[in-house]
Amino acid sequence: MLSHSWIKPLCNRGNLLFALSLGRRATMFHSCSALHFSFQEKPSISRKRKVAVFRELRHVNNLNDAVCVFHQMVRTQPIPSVIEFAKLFRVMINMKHYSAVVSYFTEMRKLGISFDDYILTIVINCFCLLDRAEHGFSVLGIFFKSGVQCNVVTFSTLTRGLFEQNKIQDAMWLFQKLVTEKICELDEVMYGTVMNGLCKKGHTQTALSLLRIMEQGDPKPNTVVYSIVVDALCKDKMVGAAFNLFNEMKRKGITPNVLTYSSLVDGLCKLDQWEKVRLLLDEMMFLHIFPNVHTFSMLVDAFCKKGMVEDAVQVLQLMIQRGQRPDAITYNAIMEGYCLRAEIDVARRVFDSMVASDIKPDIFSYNILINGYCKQKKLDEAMHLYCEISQKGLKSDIVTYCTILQGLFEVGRVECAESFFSEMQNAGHSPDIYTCGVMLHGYLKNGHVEKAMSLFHRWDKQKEDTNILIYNTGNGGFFKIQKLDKARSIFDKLYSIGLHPDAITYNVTVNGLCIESLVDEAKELLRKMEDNGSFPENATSNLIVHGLLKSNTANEAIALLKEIVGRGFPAGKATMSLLIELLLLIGEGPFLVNMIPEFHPRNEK
DNA sequence: ATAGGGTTAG
Repeated sequence: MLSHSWIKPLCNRGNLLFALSLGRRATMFHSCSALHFSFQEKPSISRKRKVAVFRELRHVNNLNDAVCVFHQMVRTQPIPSVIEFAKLFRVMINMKHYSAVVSYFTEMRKLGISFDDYILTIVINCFCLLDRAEHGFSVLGIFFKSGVQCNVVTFSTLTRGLFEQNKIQDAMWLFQKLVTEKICELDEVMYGTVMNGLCKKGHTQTALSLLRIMEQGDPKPNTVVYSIVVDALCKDKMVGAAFNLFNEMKRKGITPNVLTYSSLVDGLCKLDQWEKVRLLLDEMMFLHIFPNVHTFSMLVDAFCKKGMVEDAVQVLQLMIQRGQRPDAITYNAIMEGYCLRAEIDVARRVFDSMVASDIKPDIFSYNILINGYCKQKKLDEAMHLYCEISQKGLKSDIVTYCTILQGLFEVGRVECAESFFSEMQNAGHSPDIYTCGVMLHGYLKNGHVEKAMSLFHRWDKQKEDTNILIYNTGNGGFFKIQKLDKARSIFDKLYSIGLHPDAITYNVTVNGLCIESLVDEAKELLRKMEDNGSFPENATSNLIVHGLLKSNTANEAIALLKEIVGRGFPAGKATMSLLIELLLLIGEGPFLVNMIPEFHPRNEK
């Protein structure tokens, strides 16, 4: 029996419990009666008919066509098999008409058309794709009531939906139920779904524990399962651990594939370990596992982000030589690379060359270019591109709006930004954490402190979607209007809402306090920081030193600097030159000599 | 069931 003590037990899971209690009854039912499989009776259809329906499906291009086919099917006698309905639903899912699938399934049931586990799973998948995994449980109810046996795919679908809606505990609870109550045989896909969900929601270690559990039991982890964890470790920047697991799977004879290698390549690139990247690429090619468009795009992106666009272009040429066709994502990376170097015109030419080589720019392409123009304060160009989006049949997304909003605030066009903010909401995008951050900062930067603060309070009331950045910005605002108590209370509140102050929090607060000449309180904060295990950055120390200098306590400033440097904290150039200046000023030459080893480059940040 | 891209703070 597997041990799952790491899964937190749940309480108050109303509909889950309901469905699962039905589940127990249904399982018993199955074991004693096969009669309930009468639903499975397949109407006999001539080969000719089958072909006719299938052919029409190939020409279904919109919802209307699909609806016509559905009505045609239900009017046909004998009624086509459930497999034909499932095919139609698949087509509808590909067109993203998820709710239509749900309504037509309801229609089918009303008409008394039989259904099977396969089509019920399709319906569950539609609920999940609609972000309504909880409705998936009512479909489970249909299974149990009708006596159709669920299968493991049903449950992996449901589990995936729960993870995607961030209902991690529910997903784990369901998984645990499946394991302990043996509702169905779990396969690698089910384990893979759970592990992927855990990894994507930041629980890599839990996924790793599950991998270890799998190794003890059955089924054994396969390439996919290992690759999921390898990828997550890479994303967590634990590339060493990822390589250990990678070597372990190789030792056990589980062959890594191009995905496993690509994850590792990406992890190494992001940590600048280029020599290891080269070795790994050699290794995979030696094993005839060839880099594909994903692998190459990762390399292109990594070079671009480091400002090495020329190298990225070489990779691009290499991939074309090797017969891997770059796609929009590859070109977008190159465009971003040029934008980061403020070469927006070159980026624009890449965009045009993309169109010329028949690769359709997507919304990312537009967002990257728009951001490039905004950063150059070329708002007219940015707006022009924004208008082009809908002309090209694409849809602006929240990132598009957020980017332009920031651009407008940056050039001081506050009213434009406000009306654009409304435009965004009219287009059906509710502000997210990014837009909130941009609006807050934009208002503050342009002196609309009251507006910023009211926005902050409104956001602060809903606590689901928040982060430290919002509080840092809000904090800066409170200092700006000298609401020190508010600022202090924010600082104390952070932990209670599960946020941790970061370097910027301390800087904003220290800076605010020093401006108010509350240098002692700032120093106190520095101690608090240490207690919390965070080290002050150069900027933080500099702020306090400046604060002390402002309050004419040069000696105290020096004492503090001595302490900072003496304890091995990295003191940056600015701090050090300040210190040297001061020491010379008050004739502390000998101390300066002692300081020299500390002024070693290793202490630079 | 697994891999690549864009937006926020000092």
